[in-house]
Amino acid sequence: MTPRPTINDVARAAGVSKGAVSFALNNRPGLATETRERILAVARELGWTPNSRARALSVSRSFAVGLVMARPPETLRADPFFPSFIAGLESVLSESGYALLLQVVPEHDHELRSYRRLAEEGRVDGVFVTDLHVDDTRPALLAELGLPAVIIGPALGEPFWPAVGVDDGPGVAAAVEHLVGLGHTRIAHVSGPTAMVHGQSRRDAWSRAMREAGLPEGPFAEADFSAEEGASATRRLLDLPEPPTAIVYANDLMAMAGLSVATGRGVDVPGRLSITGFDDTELAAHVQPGLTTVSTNVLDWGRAAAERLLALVDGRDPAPTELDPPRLVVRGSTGPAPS
Amino acid sequence: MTPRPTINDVARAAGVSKGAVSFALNNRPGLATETRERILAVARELGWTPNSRARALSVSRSFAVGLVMARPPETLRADPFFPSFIAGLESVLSESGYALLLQVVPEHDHELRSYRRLAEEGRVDGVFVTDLHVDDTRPALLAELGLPAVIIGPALGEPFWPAVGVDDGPGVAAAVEHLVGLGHTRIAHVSGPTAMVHGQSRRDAWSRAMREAGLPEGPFAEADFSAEEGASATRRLLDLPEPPTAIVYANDLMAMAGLSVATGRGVDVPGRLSITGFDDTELAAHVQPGLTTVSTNVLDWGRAAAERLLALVDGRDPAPTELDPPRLVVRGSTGPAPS
DNA sequence: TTGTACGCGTTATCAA
DNA sequence: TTGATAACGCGTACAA
Repeated sequence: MTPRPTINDVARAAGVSKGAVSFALNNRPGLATETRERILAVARELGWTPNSRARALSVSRSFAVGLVMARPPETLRADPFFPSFIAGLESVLSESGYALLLQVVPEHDHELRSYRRLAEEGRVDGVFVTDLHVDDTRPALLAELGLPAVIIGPALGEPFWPAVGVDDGPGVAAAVEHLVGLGHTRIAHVSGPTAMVHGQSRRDAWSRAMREAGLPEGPFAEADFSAEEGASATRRLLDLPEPPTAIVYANDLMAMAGLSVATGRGVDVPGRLSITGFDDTELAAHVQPGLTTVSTNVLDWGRAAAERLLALVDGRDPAPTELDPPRLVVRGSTGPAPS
Repeated sequence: MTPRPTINDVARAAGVSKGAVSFALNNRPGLATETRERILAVARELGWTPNSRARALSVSRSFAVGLVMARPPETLRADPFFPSFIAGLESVLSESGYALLLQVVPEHDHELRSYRRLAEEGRVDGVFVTDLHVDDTRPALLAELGLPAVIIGPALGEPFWPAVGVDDGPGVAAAVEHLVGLGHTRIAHVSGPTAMVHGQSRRDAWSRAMREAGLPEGPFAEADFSAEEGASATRRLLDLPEPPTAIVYANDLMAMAGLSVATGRGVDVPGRLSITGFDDTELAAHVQPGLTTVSTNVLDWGRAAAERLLALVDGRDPAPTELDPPRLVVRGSTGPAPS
């Protein structure tokens, strides 16, 4: 609990000025090598570390970036995305001496206020924007606030706004093609909220893939990524006069709930119904039968997003980011169409 | 993108001194009501907001608290705890103008460095400590650093170190009692790592509950909370010459993986094997059969932890926190012992 | 290399 | 009682 030494203490102990110490610590030219080394030695000896508060004030930067998650806690709970994504962000941020500031707010309205406050108080140098809605007002707000931002997810609309994300499309398409290859023709889709970009984009990819396979679109049910709605959507689909022989779900959670609904009704999977998910959550490999799903490298995604934002904040050109395309992982939940 | 007005701008516009403005904004006595109101009106008109960097430097506080999660990304991914917990923390922190600073590190060693750095750079005013190990060195380090800290989880050993957590014991005990009531006598346990406090405490609770029911302890398998190890532990238990008729798992993820292993082998649940989990994850209600599990109010837990830490940071007496005890949720995965 | 102003809000001191 | 003045926190940047 001894007070940490300041740059002034180092200067006094080394018999030089504050300015000289600052130069030495930041490796800037204009100091005799000998002086520089003496200063560094003294600093080390005293155990000096920079005070981020003072630094932040003097350079008008906070060395922190923000992530606001606007979801009700219930849907946040089961989401496999954020923990991995945050781990990816962190791996880059901590290397660069940046901190990640997290906010969780229950709804969109709060989210706008959160961003505004983060910006006005100067708490962060930039932010990540997730769960983009179609017609989302955040990009406009952030532009107005002049806060650097990176959108997480497939960019819709504004092409010049920096977005980092893997395109869901090929993943969903691969699932559909896999099912078509197994002889399925009535392939349904259970989507996330189509008011959200990644809900809509997966739905679009399903439509397109069906069209390209020369098939009619097949039954569709909108849900909200939750197990609850995944289950009820599945019930609706199975109750149809002519039920689908395969269902492509927009995430694993809904797919696993759907799998249980089918099993519970005595509908054999994959004998009478094939099922695919999206995310490749840990449990997907361990349900019975194993869930065929789409795997994305969320950790890399986080890394790329962090690099992009730091580049933006520093006014650097970002290194071009190459993200692995989504990959279909085939397991036991898909099989030949029933004849 | 106009530069935000400073307190000096407000002072100039109101025709008073910087100090007077500060007094007005912080509602401190020593100003004529009329002057105060004039200053506040001007501040509002200019759209002044405090600059958190300057504030932090001048009061030697960062108005941020830290949470370091030391887990490999894979196990973080499926954890239902953190998202809810963080939502709970945030609900309190944001009210008080505190920010949550998040770090994710791959292992314990990094974690110590993280805490040291957060403290030395003055980035945070306090921290939460999670995933406590038995013989954890972090409490000592944090005490040495003089950084206020709240331990998340049942307090082991040091009784005076502030810890906030629901006691797992009664939840696990309730599960065992429920099974005993159904006539089970060979009740196994699949634990988390017993090197971790919440792995050990759930295991202890199981032992104790068996003893109190007058039963021998039953087979035990240590795992790591992951689906993978939950599945393999289950296989080991089912392969025993005299397999258990019920298994109490330390979390839902392992329980659901175990459920699938049993189903896959044609072992009827709950006909021949009863299964219980811990966490009441969203999917637990939607697997087939529904998982009997223990529910804890993680959101409240987060709230309580945040209140405790803020009290500690401010030197206030914390409001006594009353957390809901864990609650057993009975679903279809438990039934009468086979005769 | 040194000295010093600067960033911006807080707080102690002191004069009216 | 009211309010001005100045010192403070600490690292950075620029003129001398």
